[in-house]
Amino acid sequence: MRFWRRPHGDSTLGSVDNAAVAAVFAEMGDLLAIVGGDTYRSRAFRNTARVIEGLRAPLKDLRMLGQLTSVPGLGAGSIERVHQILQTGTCPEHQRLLARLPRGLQALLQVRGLGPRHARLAWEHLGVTSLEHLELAARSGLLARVPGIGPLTVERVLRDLDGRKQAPPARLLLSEAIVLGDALVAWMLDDPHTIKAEQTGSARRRRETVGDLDVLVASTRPALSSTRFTAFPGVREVLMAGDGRASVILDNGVQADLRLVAAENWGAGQHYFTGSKAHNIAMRLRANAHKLALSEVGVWERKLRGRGRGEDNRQLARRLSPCTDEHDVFAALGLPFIPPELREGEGEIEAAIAGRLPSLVEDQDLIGETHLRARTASDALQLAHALGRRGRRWAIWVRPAVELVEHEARRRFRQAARRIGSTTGVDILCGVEVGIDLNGAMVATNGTLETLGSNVLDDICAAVDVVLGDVSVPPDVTVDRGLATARVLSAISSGRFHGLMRLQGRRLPNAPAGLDIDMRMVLLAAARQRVFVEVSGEPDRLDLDARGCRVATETGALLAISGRPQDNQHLGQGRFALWQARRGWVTAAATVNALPLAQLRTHLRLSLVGSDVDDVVHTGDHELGTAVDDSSDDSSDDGSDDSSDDSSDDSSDDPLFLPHRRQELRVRLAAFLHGESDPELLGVLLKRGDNTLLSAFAILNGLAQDGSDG
DNA sequence: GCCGTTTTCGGCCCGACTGTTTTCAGTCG
Ligand SMILES: Nc1nc2c(ncn2[C@H]2C[C@H](O)[C@@H](COP(=O)(O)OP(=O)(O)OP(=O)(O)O)O2)c(=O)[nH]1
Ligand SMILES: [Mg+2]
Ligand SMILES: [Mg+2]
Repeated sequence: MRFWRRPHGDSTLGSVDNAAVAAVFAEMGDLLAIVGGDTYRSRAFRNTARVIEGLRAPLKDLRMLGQLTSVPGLGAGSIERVHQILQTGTCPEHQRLLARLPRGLQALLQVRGLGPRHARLAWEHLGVTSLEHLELAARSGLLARVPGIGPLTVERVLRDLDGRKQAPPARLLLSEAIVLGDALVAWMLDDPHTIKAEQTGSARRRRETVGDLDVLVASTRPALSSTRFTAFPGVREVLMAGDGRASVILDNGVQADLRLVAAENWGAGQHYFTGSKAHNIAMRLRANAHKLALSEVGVWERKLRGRGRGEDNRQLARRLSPCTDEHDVFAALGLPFIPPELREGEGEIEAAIAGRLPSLVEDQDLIGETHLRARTASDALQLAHALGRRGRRWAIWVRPAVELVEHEARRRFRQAARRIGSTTGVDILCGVEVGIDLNGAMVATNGTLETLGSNVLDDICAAVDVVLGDVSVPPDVTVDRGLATARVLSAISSGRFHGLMRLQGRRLPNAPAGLDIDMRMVLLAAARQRVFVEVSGEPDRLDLDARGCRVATETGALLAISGRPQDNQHLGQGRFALWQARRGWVTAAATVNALPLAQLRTHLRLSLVGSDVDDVVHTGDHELGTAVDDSSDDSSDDGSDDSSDDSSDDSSDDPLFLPHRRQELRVRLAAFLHGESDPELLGVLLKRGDNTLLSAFAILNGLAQDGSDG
């Protein structure tokens, strides 16, 4: 389609993203575990990998802004290595380990039941360096003769290797995991010894994808419950089964774990099995700091500082609380209840200690549904009835622009909305979904290759209450971070959109990252322009994701928690959007859905404020074009002529633009774009026009072509 | 390697199951 043509050439500058840096730390952690020695050092590296994966900004940005030192879990050593890895993709420690051990050894750890010790033994005795080698060694009988590895271990290894040939390990959608978990829970409840049963693990934390099914059962007869579990009709293989826990593989290749607790330890069991692992460890550390010990059987007094292997807390001390209710776990540690969605080990315990836990948005806060996707008026009517029963008082019915080309179609749309509102008591606002081209301008999304004229678009926008911009681009169009950010900033400041959807354009479970974009910058701009951003409940999208939601809460951007039901069958998916928002620390006040209709209407007017639209769009396009062209041009320039383009700007003679202050300017622009106040810089930017964010962005992109990363 | 309203040194989560171990190490959730 014409409007997907890129305004500039491809820039394929390879860059080291957070995931790549985290992967190096994870590899170092794994290799250190195989080498043996200090296990804490290995664990520290793995923890650093986890911390980096959870960051909400690129390491590059954090480095430039000097914020790496304030990341908990990153010490001086890791920061040094982050610098090195960002520049070269590796670091001396990494190289030392690779010189000592073959790289393929890390892959052996993927095999279930085979850990660092066995990997090392297989390598030392048999020279095994890959999964293929491992399989040969196992089948030939050599592996079973390695001291410390026996025939049963080998059999298990082969079963796992066979299993991953049939179905490579994959994560489930949350929606799928809940369906499967419900079946398992029902199976366990249909047993006389089951007192309680519940799905826990990442599904209870509402992670967007789920690795396995974790079921907690309180039982009067644990051994019998364990047998019941392994007799579930979908079980292909029993990995282990005791009277405390059991693990199986189901026919679809998914693992299911059972944990059994006494009824009086239900709350402690819930807390343990809900995780996350990082949250559990952090909670247990806090317990220890208070001379307590926390586990899935309650909270205990702790007499000794350290604890030898095999020593049991219960023999060492007195139990304070069995934690029958999950609240007891937190109460025993002097903490308020932390909702499962927040338990990722990403600052929730610190927030709880400080009394700064957010009061998360709840279903009952949502008095409006921000995206109804009915294709017919009768579907919309049914939906409105159902939404009314769920306590919604208004809804936005969104239709694609192509369906509203004719004046008559728009009239019928509005008429149907009014009629549905008066019959159901749920007020219906009319919305249109439009596309956004690579310059950030509005276009019609149209599957039939016709582009709508701008006058038609204007007519459509004028006829509806809400204009929703679809940020996503076709899969075959590549958009780099700079362009992705620029076009969305431009769209936001155009004043033509009330809201944006599919900001990341991601698909679960295989493309969870979606488009690379400067989320903080975009959401800050959205907050200022009062453009809302949708969190979609479509189970394979959940776009904006939880991480983005948390950035939204930090920047003050308003979110629309959108179920996007097409008909009553899809009504339930709204909860997925709500859950992701909750995972992003979102409060009711940060959602469109909590606004009474009158306030919503006021808000909608505000997003178009300053809507001398032409003016804004023109400025935006101009700045953007410069920025984009600069950043994509051959960046091997020696820099001798790079500033000539900017010399016509009024502000370029400001002292800030002197060559020796380049790095300072870069840092200050980046900080400004991420929400820090800088009155002097603001003054300079204002000389260039009203849209200071776009100006700052354009200048920063111009500086970026110097090639250095700072 | 990271960290600090009891520590700047000396800790670092804790328990269940399995196999090869003759008393417990390895692996996992
Ligand atoms: N204390 C402690 N708890 C753990 C550890 N590993 C796992 N758990 C707890 C917390 C986890 O959420 C829970 C279930 O383990 P899983 O391996 O299934 O992880 P989880 O469900 O969180 O993620 P997943 O989607 O399955 O990858 O068990 C651990 O090393 N220590
Ligand atoms: Mg799990
Ligand atoms: Mg599990």
